[in-house]
Amino acid sequence: MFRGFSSVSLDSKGRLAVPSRYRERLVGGADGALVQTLNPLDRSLWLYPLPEWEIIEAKLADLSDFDTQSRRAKQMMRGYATDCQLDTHGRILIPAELRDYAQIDKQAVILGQGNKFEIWNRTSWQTQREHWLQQLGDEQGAPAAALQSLSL
Amino acid sequence: MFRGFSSVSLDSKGRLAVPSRYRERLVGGADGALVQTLNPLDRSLWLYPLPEWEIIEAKLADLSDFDTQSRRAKQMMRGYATDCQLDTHGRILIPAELRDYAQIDKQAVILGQGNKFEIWNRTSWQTQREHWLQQLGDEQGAPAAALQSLSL
DNA sequence: CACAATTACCCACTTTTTCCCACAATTTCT
DNA sequence: AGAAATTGTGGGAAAAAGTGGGTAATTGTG
Repeated sequence: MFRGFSSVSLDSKGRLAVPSRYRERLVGGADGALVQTLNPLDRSLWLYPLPEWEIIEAKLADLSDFDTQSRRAKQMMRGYATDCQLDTHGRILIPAELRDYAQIDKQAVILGQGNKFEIWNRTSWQTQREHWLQQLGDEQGAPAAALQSLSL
Repeated sequence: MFRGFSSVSLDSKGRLAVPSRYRERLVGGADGALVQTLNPLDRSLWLYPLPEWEIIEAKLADLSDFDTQSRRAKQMMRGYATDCQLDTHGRILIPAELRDYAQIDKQAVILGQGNKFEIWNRTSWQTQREHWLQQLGDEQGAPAAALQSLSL
C-alpha cells in the first residue's frame, strides 16, 4: 500500500522523478513497469504499478458495451492508460495529453493512495484541499456522512 | 490487451500510421493482417487484429435475426468489415466509406480498447470526452454508477 | 481492350523519442 | 564540519518513428 505526500517538479520534457522511497518496491514488483491514466473524478492522474493496473483492466473489460456510461468509462480509463517505465534515474515521462488534462506543467504533487499514486498540479491540489477541508468543517451533517461510520 | 492514447494524422491518401508500440504485436500475431469496421455504437471505427476479428465474427453469427438490435449490429459490423494490411511503414489505408462514416479527415485519435483499437475524429473525441467528464462532475448518481462497480 | 482510378511499394526528409552522460543539490555518515 | 553517497535536474546526440509524395502495379469500368 502506498501512502504519503511528495512535492515534485517536472522538467522541460515532462519527466517526473518518483520519490526514491517508493522505487525499490516499484522495480522489485514489476521491474519498474507502470501505467498512468487519467482520474475521471478529479483533474488529476493515476499511476499504477502494472500488476495493479491489470486488476483494474480486468474489471473494465467486463463492463457492457451496450450501456453508454459503462462504455464511456472503458473508453476513458483504458483509452488513456499509458505504459511507462522508470528510467535509470527513477523518472517517468508523462505524456503531453495527460499533462494537459491534469494541467500539470512544472510544479506537481504526488500522493500515495493505496494501490496507486495520484499526481496533481500543485496549486490545484492546494485549492482542492482547502475546499474539502472547509466542506468537512461545515456543520452540515450531509458531507461528512461517509465519515460518520468510521472511527478515525 | 491494447490500451493507450495516440494522436495520429491521416495523409492525403487516407493512410494512418499505427503507433509503433503496437506493431510488433500486430505483425507477430497475424503477420500484420487486420480488419476494420464501423463501430455501431459511436461514430468511430474499430480495428481488430484478424484473429480477434474472427472471434467477433463467430459471435455475430450466433446472434438471432429476430432481435432487431442484434440484426442491425450484425449487418453493420459484418457489412463494413474490411481486410487490411500494415504496409512497410506500419500504416493502414482506411477506406473512404469508413472515413466518411466516422468523419475522419486529417486529425484523428486512436485508442487501445482491449482486443481492438478505436479510431475517432479528433475533435469528435474531445467533445465526447468533455461531455462525459461534465456528466461525472454533475453530482447525479447515474453516470458515476458505472465507476462505482469498480474499486479503482 | 483501353482507360481511369485506386492501391501498393519505395524512397527521402522531418520530427519525436529514447538513451546516455554530466552536473547540482541534498542527505548521510564519519 | 567535511566528505561521500544518494537523489534531483538538465540537456545533447543517436536512433526510431512519423510524414509526404512519386511511380509502378492492379483493379474496375466503359
